[in-house]
Amino acid sequence: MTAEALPGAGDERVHRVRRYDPDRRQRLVDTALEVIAEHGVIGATHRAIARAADVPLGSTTYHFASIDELLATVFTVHAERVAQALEERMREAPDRQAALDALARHLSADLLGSDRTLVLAVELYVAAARRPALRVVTQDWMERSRRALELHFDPVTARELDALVEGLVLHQFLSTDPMTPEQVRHALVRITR
Amino acid sequence: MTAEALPGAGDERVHRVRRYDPDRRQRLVDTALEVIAEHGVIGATHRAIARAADVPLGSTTYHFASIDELLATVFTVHAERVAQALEERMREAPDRQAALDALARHLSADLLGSDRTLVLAVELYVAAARRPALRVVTQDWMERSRRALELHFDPVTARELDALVEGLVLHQFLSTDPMTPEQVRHALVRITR
DNA sequence: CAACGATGTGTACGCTTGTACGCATGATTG
DNA sequence: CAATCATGCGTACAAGCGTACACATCGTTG
Repeated sequence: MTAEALPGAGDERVHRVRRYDPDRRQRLVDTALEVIAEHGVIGATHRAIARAADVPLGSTTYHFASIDELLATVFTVHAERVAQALEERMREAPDRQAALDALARHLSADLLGSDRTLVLAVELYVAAARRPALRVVTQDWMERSRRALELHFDPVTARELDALVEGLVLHQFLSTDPMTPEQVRHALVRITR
Repeated sequence: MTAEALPGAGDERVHRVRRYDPDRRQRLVDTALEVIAEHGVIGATHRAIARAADVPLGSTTYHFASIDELLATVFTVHAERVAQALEERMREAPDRQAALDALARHLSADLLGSDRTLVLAVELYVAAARRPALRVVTQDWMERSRRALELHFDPVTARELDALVEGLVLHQFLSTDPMTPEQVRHALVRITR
């Protein structure tokens, strides 16, 4: 067959118009986080992300050499955001009591509030199990969280508190019958006293 | 070409000898758990499991109609085993104090002791996020755990304890610097008092 | 002891995936 | 203003996947 297209033929454009899109990379990161939240790391394929961000396949593979690099990048961004939120809350708290309140708020608002954040955290946990690059991300995140808590609590308490927070997140994630903010606060108070 | 094999030709056997293997299904379940522990749910393909169990591909697809059915089956078995271990420990504990010790042992031995169990738990968590069949498994598991703890603790404490255990498991899973059994016990005591 | 059905086995098919690659384009830079 | 190269874009390819299916075998059952 004569595959060559006739110049004047009325067939649809084969090449889309080239777009000027200076921060496409950043947009891809955010889109990837959306895709992971909705379909899991397993659903985060180059094609799915490209489709969601409305860019051609070649664009995702251009900006991220491999899927592993993509995951490392986007999870780093996510962890960074959550860690920063906690650090701010801890820095702003004048005393131990206020810190506890702020932590409870951090849990309810930043973590448990949106299913999105919740899912992303757990997806990161399991993805990190087998990808060294992601282990680094989770460890840095844990390190920063603990450090932030140590602004108001001794190291042992901070560590236990951090573990409890992790558990509450996971519990909320799995439970049909989520704990109320008061119940969450009650648990936090208990382990700090 | 004449694809028909000559009867007397010396070519190697196309069909392996048929094996009598009455509890192959059970063996497949255990093998699947091994594969998941090592390569994750993502690596738990029909082919990988068949290879690991040394059975042909057709055998896994015969015993498990789909991958989803397989996951539901094997995770149910796993959760059953861990839940039973906890229930036994709680039943055998004469009082609250002993129950705490038993819980600490459960954590150190059954959960944190083997990376295998640890990984399987987290894999289940994230897999359950998107598969209704697995949600049921995790919820039953949580339900049983809480029920077992309530043999010795009031419902509120049981719930908080359960969350803390979950968090300690996850923390251990991610941490390069795991908590000692004493530290674990310290955290447990703290939240129950 | 005969037939039947559960189980064992090999293979084919269509699909999606990651990745590589060639070419187009236009903002930047000298 | 010309050259360059980062970025945009489409496509091809091999590999691995789930699933379906036809046929072989033999313990079980009537």
